[in-house]
Amino acid sequence: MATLLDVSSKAGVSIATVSRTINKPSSVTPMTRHKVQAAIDALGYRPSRVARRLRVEHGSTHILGVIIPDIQNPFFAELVRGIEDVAQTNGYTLILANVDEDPVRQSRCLETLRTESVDGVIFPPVTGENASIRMLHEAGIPVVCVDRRMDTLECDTVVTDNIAGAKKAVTHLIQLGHRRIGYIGGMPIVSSSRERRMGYETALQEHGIPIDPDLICEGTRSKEQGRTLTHALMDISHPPTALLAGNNLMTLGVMATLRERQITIPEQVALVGYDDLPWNLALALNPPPTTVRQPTYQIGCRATRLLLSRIEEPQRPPTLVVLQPELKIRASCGSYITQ
Amino acid sequence: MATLLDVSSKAGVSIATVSRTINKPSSVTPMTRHKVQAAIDALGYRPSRVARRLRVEHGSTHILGVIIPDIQNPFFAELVRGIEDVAQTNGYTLILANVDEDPVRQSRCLETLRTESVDGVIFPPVTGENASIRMLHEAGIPVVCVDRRMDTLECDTVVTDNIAGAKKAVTHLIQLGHRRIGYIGGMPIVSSSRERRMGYETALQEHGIPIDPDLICEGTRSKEQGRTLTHALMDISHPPTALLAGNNLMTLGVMATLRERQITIPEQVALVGYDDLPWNLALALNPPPTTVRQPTYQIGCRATRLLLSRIEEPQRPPTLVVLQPELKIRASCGSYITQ
DNA sequence: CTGAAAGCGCTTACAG
DNA sequence: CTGAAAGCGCTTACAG
Repeated sequence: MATLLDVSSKAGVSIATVSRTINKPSSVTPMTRHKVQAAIDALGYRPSRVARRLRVEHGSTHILGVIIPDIQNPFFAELVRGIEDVAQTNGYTLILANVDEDPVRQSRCLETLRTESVDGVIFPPVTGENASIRMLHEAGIPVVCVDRRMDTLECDTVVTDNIAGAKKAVTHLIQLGHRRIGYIGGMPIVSSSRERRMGYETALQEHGIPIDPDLICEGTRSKEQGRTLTHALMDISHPPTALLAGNNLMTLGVMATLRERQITIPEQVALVGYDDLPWNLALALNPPPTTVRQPTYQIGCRATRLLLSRIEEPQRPPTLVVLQPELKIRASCGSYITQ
Repeated sequence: MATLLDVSSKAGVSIATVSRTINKPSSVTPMTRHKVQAAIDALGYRPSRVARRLRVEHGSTHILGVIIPDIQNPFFAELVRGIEDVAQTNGYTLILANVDEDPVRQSRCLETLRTESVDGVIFPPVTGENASIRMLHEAGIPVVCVDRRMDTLECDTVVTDNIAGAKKAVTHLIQLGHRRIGYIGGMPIVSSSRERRMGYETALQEHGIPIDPDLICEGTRSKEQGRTLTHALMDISHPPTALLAGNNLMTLGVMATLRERQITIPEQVALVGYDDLPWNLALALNPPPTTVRQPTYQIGCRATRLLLSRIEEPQRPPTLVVLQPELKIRASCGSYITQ
């Protein structure tokens, strides 16, 4: 690899001049600029980002860190795509790590990001309190929370309105005549799950339907849990006629279980799933499920722009961005009857 | 952020001793070790990876670069998961970039990886020749090709046996009695597409079925192309009774188009799709498609291990790993008749 | 076993 | 406009 010294000796100038030619061409004679540029081209020289970033105390690394549970979850894949597109456009590079909701792995990865001196970190927080996050904060590395909020640390956050999303879903079911609506969702320690349940309950209350604890099931977000909880819910003495599944994985578990039990959707049980599937894949499912679609790609974009703006202006007060989800009505609830 | 100097002054030793305590504890008195460790703990000190990597000519950055077309494609998501899992286990961090098959973006990203001095790069090559790749090679940065091969540069490569995969699919269709089998695949500039077409043709030949150019359609890998080519194929005077779709996106396009045209699967047209869907999502489709499943996660794992071993031993001759795909028989071809 | 010093490849005041 | 020099935070021969 050619180095600054190689270029400078080839061009017959000092390394400082080469550096200036690259970083502030206007500060250099056209003549010099030309000589240096020729040497750079001849050698295929590119400044080492590694060396460059060591230089200044607050030298930018132009690297952003992203920590997610699992890139194989289409929700996070879409999120990451949004993040990376904005990052790449702005000359930033992405470090990605999967941590499977494991606090130990998460801490380890956040620690790595700190020692990498990344310019910022984007991630969906698991718990309310987190030592590693605090550490990043103290190291002056800005953090943007996506999808979920922290309840302690004040930082930029981009979420969708989960309460509104779940409310829309449940209201839709109520308007179709359902009164016994089950909720199968993720753990309440995650803010998004907590809020979706809240939206579920609010919708019921607003329509004067009592909340029946028997109809509320929560578990770790997985297809398997979706199955288990569906079985549990359909086995009670007075089972629900409609279900809200709290996320994409659980929705698939619910659908698979209902199919196994030969319970037809929407005739015997109506279903709304939280989170849409990519590629319009929902349209190919049997039946195409009505879902609450989050603007996931946009969450990624907004979060990244927020992060970049904070890198520019570290003292700006924390911003909360709340995007609106959309109810995609398909075939899993039967036909839609307007109120 | 605490620095080596902070620790050394707090512990009352030189920075060299602190460095040794961290990197080679046995070279230091237990007494010293203890003092230094106490200072490290008190300050929450972690060595800067940025500074560390600048030190040695061939200093490891412990970063791997991964460049893919699109993380939203479940195939690449699974691949990346395999890569990241092995990387993380071995203390490596991942830089990820999406380039959408765009040679310009790809070159730009590879260039960035070079200036980041990553320890190695994993990616599915698009074209046969690539200047940026050569550059990485010359910069001593090892490259592992996944999913597709380069025809010029000799480097470690992990692929699946695409010829065998397509052969299995087409043989399956032939055994079910089909003679007019259409092929809808990706561009032949991509080695995997080329090989799948080759497998398709080989299977026909081995069964004495003439190859009909009218039944072969190729286009850029997308759902939209899948649609267009399906229409084209079903509009010819003597349309196929079975189809092989060359990848997951095109398979979805084919299914959607057949559904639109009210052509039933498998009764009117049998279908095998290349690439499986994650989460057993295929089982939820209508109908569940028979697919050629690649061990995608394993491709990622093997590629990463290959890369790590090459970092250890740069002179080792290039290795080609060929994994075997598997035909997952589901409902889109009708019942399976053994020969 | 420990410390002083050089050096990794850059950038940026500071002189001239 | 240009160059000499300091310094970013480490690691590692080289002495002692």
